[in-house]
Amino acid sequence: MTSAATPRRAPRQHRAQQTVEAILGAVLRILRRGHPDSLTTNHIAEAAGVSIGSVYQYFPDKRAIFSALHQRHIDEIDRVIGAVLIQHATSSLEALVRALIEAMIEAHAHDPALYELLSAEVPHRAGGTQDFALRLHGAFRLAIAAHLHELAPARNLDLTVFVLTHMVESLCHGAVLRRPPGITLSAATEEAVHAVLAYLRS
Amino acid sequence: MTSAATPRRAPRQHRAQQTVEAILGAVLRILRRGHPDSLTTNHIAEAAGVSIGSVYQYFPDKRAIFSALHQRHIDEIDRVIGAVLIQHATSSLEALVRALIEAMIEAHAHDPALYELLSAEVPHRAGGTQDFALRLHGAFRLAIAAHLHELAPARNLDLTVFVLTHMVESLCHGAVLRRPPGITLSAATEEAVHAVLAYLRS
Amino acid sequence: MTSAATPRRAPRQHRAQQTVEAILGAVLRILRRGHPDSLTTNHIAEAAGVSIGSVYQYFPDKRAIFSALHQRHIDEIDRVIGAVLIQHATSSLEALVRALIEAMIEAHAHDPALYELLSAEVPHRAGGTQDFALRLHGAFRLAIAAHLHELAPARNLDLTVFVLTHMVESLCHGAVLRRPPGITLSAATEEAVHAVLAYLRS
Amino acid sequence: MTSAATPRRAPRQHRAQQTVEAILGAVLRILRRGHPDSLTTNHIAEAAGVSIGSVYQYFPDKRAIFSALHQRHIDEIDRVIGAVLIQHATSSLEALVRALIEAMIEAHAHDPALYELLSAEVPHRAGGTQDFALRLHGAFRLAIAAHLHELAPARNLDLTVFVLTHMVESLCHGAVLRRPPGITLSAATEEAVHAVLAYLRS
DNA sequence: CATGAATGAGTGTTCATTCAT
DNA sequence: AATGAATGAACACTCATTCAT
Repeated sequence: MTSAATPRRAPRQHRAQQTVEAILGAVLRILRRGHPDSLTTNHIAEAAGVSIGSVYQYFPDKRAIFSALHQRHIDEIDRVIGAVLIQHATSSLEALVRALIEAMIEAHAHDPALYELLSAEVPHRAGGTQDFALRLHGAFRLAIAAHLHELAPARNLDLTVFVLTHMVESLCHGAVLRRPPGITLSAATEEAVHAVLAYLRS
Repeated sequence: MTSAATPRRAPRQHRAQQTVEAILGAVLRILRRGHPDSLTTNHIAEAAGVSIGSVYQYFPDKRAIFSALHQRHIDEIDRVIGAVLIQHATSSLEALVRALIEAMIEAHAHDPALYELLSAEVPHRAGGTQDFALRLHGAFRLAIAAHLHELAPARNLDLTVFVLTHMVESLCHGAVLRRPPGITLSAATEEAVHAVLAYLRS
Repeated sequence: MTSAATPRRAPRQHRAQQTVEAILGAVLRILRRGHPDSLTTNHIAEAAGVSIGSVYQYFPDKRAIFSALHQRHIDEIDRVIGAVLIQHATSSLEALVRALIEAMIEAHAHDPALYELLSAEVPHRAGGTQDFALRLHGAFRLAIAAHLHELAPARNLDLTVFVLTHMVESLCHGAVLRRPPGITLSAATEEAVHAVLAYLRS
Repeated sequence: MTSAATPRRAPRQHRAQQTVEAILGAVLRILRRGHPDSLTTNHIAEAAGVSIGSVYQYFPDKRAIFSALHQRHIDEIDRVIGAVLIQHATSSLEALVRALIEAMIEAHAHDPALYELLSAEVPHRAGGTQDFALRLHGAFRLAIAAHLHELAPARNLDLTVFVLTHMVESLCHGAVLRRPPGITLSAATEEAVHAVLAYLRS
């Protein structure tokens, strides 16, 4: 079922790993150039300097390529959030929230349009990759658990994480991709921190 | 200019208007059935009980069909928000925010998946339809202007509207489309209202 | 069989005649503008300021429109040649040949590209219109019959007319349409006269 | 520049060359059968025993197929004329002219209707293939240069070649394609030679 | 393992033609 | 007679995928 998301053959040798990298790199390059219409398997292979046959050696079908990229993105976010949680284990709630949001924004600043295009190309039907917001759920739950005493009592934790997740994701994406002229990135960041804290403390 | 989004030929007669309706209705029906792969022009025509030629009599190409639906969606949101603003001209900030969020959620509950699929099908390149979030900007600016005295002073209005817009859009979409099991729609709604008010009053 | 070439309904009334004129005129206008790809029946109707239904009132199908134009062209050539023959009934062979060639060239100079495009659009399959060269046959036969005494004796008349026809047609078309830079129209005309006379007198 | 006329991808391997041959051969076969309406890309592929995808592997679009055939035709004529010129370097003018015309006629006798249909299908807009008559220009200029002393003095060479080109092309085509009943091919050939010589010697 | 020629189902779109109004 | 909305067979072309080499 989830075979569509896993490589047909584990790239054990170094050359094989290089090929997979070349393919994923080619997709990123094409997306960055803003030519999403040339995201055909044959063009990806060409841009990767690899034959179309080799692409199918490592990916069972086209979607698997995007799934792999999607998974990488999620893994990176996971890693980033994990690092922040560890680093701010004893910080104040405010410092933690600020660090989280800044980390998220930085993670998306690399390839601004990548995630948007990926989520269009990797529909929710894709079994292998979970929805991004859901993925954040666990991490955020952990994050606020350590600061429960700073939150209003009698909160529904699931509900809080639900709202939190959506706020962070939306505000970080918005800050990077849809920031109106006249608003600096740091101002947007600060306001996002402000909004999240206001909610948590309310 | 926006030719891709405007009908090739204005439907003047009643029969023509019926045909356009049938086509747009067919797209909605197919999306609701969850068969986005059968969104081919020929299948749309068939589902509309109309010949493929008639589709191209009113839409210059496939994307124009989705653009028209997108525009309708935006227009409806505009209308809904406008109605709320008028109806709550003298209400409290809380009543206004609650009404806005409830209206937005209800507007999206009709065709839950429609808007998500539309935004995938109608890329940002489409000149005719503006970004949804941007569209909300003006309405929200108006909405909070009437309650400035309830807000913390010395606020940057643009920044506030930026955050507000993303919060409302994200939370409403999330409440309708990504609500985890165990959270009711009304609970999510209430929490969204809560979060927005907490931010505005902070 | 030849129904394709004859109007479905004889245009008896004045308005009908006007409609037919408008249609044929529209085709010429489109061809002159060099947009042969927009020679669709619907576009022709639009350019003629007439509904597509009216086009089919007077022409059984698309080809019939071009056939009518072709026929007009042939009729004009016939008329022109006839006039020359009468006018030069007693002239010298040289004067006759020069007049013929000049008349042919002038007849084609009106709409240089028209005839070429017509012969592409009205394939030889079209039953209603005879091949152009064949049509000249009779006229030319008549023309040289009056000057047989100036020709070398024992000529095969059919053979002579065959060569003559092709020479005149080809040289006149070439003079108008394919004349290389550096050759004036009058020089080409004169040389064509020269070549034809050389052949006839040989 | 001439991309429309050049294969999308150079056929390097033997199998590829075979495919190209099969496609061009299929077009000839369909034309010979007199079914120009079945000259659809899909039918060509089928007649070539090749998939439609393979057609587009070697030709960027439909016109390119005809352009390739046109170019082949032109190349063959070039080759034939070149051979005649070499073979008759020291012959008399009459022998040269006769050889040229016979060669041209024989070259067109292979596929009588081919060239006519090609020139209809390959419009003059096609950048890759030059006008046929123009192509003959150089060859003919060379041909008569060697016999200038047999020609009347003070001739304009360009003018002569212009007339010559049109005479030869028109008479050869006419002899093959439009010869009236009652005139044999050899008679038409002889008369063409006669006419050309009469012109050149005049 | 890698290659890339070959596949062919399926797509968006056109346009000559019809016919209810 | 005139209209123009509707028709739908047919077309050129794409691209994910396979497999012989």
